Amino acid sequence: MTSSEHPGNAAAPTRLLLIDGHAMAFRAFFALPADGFTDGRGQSTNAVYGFARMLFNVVASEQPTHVAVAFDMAGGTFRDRIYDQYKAGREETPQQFIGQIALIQKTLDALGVSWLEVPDYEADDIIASLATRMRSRGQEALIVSSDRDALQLVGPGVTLLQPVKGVTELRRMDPAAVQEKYQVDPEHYPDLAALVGESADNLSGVPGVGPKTAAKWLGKYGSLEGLLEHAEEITGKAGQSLRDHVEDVRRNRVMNAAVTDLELPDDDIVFTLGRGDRAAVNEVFDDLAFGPTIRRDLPAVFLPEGAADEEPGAADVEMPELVRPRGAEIATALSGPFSGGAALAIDGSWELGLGEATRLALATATDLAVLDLTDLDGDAEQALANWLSDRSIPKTAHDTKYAVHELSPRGLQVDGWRTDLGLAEFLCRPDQRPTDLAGLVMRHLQEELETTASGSQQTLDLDGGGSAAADEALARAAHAVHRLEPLLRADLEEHEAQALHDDLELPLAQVLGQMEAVGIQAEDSVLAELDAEHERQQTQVAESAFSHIGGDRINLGSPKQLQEVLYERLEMPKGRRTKTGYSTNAETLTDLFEKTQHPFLADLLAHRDVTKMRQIIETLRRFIAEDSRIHTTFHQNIAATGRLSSNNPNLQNIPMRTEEGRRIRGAFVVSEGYEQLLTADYSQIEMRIMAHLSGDEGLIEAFRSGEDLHNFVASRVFDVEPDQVDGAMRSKTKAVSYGLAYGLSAFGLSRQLRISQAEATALRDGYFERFGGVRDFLRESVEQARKVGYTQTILGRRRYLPDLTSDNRQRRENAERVALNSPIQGSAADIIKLAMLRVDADLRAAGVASRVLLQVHDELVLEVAPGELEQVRDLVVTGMGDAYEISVPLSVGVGVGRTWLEAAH
DNA sequence: TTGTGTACCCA
DNA sequence: GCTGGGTACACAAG
Repeated sequence: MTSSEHPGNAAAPTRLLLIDGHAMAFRAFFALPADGFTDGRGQSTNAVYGFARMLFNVVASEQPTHVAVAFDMAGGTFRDRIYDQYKAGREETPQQFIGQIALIQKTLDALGVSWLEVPDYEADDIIASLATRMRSRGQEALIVSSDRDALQLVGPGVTLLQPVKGVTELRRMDPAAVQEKYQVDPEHYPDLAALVGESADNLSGVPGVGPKTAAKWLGKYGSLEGLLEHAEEITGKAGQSLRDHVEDVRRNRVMNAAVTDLELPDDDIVFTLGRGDRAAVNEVFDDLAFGPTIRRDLPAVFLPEGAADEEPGAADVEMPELVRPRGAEIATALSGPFSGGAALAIDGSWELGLGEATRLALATATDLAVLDLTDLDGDAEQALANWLSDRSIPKTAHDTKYAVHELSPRGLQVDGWRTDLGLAEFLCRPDQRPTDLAGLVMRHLQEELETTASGSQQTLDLDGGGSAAADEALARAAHAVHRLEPLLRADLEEHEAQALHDDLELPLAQVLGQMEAVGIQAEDSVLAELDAEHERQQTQVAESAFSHIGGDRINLGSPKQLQEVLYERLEMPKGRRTKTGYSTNAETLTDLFEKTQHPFLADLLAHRDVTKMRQIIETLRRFIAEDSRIHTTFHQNIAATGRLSSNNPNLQNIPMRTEEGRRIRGAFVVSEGYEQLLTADYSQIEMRIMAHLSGDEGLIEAFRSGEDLHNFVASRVFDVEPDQVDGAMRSKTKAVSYGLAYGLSAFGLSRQLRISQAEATALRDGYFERFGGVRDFLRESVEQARKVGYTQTILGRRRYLPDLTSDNRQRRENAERVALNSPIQGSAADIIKLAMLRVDADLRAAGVASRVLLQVHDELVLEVAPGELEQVRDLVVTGMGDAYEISVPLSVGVGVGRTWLEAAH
């Protein structure tokens, strides 16, 4: 079979895109500001614009051959006659929305897209009828609708694209996805909806019954009918509630059943794409005052064949024929077409767990194959293992760490990675949110969208059903990766980031993958014990708090209720303002306590602390896996400075500052077969980088002298002997030192130190007087960044800051602070990344069993095997200390212990 | 349900 | 209102 589908080609399989016009227009209206989009004559056009964007995106990425848009008609439907309260209670149509439906229809006319409305019926019924027709013919339908009633239509060949955010981000709902999300098959979704109710339609369900209960019942009795027949058997409150509301449920089920037999025009003639008229489109867009971007993004398929050629860059790229080799064919394919390298895409998703991917797609310029990982015979498996581990065969993926996670548990090791598209994109545009494959395609293959990956979320969230459609989507993803690779390589070159990609980030991704897979052992019993302690405290302190405000049991976690108590009932002086009222944060509460001595405040603060601790403990416990370990995920493409981030759970923010919080670290323990946890951290790495980059002699001397940094700096700033420096002097200069790297302001400093702004200014000026090199460096580096448009780290990692030349003072000053901080924070990130590569390589070379578990920005946590402590300690200290040479020594501290707490130093 | 704001944990 | 992150909760939207 072939997967190169040419829209407009009569021989191509038919794929009908069905759009709920009203629902999507309404969503677009709320997604975009009505005041920001007008035609210049007072008519808002935001819904039209958003709708057009959505349409273009979907057509580009889903490649339908036919399109139809369904609208609701004014004047009500048959449903209103069944239930007079149907859709009652909806707010009036916003003034600025009025008229935009007509404009959308005008736009559709120019695009040659058919739109339909049927008196007495809803758009949903039109869509249901057309989708049913397609399904009965064995053809495909794609539905774009925010109405959940459309879920019942999902089935073989019928997929629902639900808007997740705005109108451009769509979630792909196929039968498996519906089942997973709602725990019922699509066919029975209306049963579930009838039980739960639908507030948007003013259909109330069974009180006390949510989707979970409803799904449980339906699972047990098969269907709503089955359930109602056995309604008497259901025990408990929910059962009684069901019996009390049977009539509502029956009514809901009648109302939410889609009509599937409307008489509608035949698609082949009426819904074909390619009947648009560019001149007409331009005229309509002129009228709407749309800019050039959206015109450029108009997919060529809307226009008659040939018309596209007049547009620049409208290349027509054919996808190679898709094959699904099995058994011996796999060995042949891998030693043949793919022996020179390939792009790779893999199914699966984060929720599924690692190693549960079932298919692997490979693409070259001329070949495309999907392999079933669950159906490999011995020879095929060996051939695949050899191919993947052959480092002379270059491989590309959108997310190599993820691919490794899926393949490695199946015993498939990968070597020979050449490009990681996600990392490459990040190095070129670090301030962009991480781009999924579809996003990359949109950015890089604008005019060649025939080859997009469809519906991929961040981790290629393709359905794992093994259907032909899933294979095709996966194949398209691999093909897109292949097409994108040279574009991203060119991008890397343009941003001078090849070395960062090839020698730093890409190798690091493999190290991080291992760290994630290993995880760190966490002792649930320790956490449970801590939690129980905190629970007692929490209750006690809450009771005490309530007693001080007259016994009113307010929600202590609600800022709104706290404001009412503190500022209205108790009439305490109002402090800092927030967007929504007056602040109740710890700083404000502490101030208030000093002023009023009100015991409620002390209890409240204590309650906050203990509640926070319980939250952290509870989150960690939730993430302990079957192997008693916590496997965080490290991200390389989130923090714009180049730092890593960690989530699910975040192990980079485990409490440290207070004794009580630190106890949580006692739950992270060394695992069996290992002897100790070892922590190694850089001391004051950011200030050392500051010394290096600024070349300030005083600061360099401070580090070379080996004296305590803040003591040394304070003695200079306050002009006293080092042994005369008191605690206040030290903490003040320490705050300035740290503030420097953050883009110090007198205001920020004054708040941090709780001193006047005048005093803060004097302090900063005094500091700069003694460390003029630092002042000059900071000033010059901002100017340099303004000139070239970006900042740079010691390894040449760039961060583009267009706001440095903004007319908006707020934006500009913010960009200036970022410009001060990024080279410093980013260089520190570069250095520890180098250290991680080196430590990992050295551990391997030494043939030891010890391993790196975590990175916390300036710290590494390792697990040390018996008898390896001395060797590993030396190796780590050297690896970190010599990771990169700067003009002052990089000092590394080490601690060892059975737990993370004991390993602190 | 979903996004937003607030608060607070880390380096 | 001094940098970079992540998570949880309350609350208000749709």
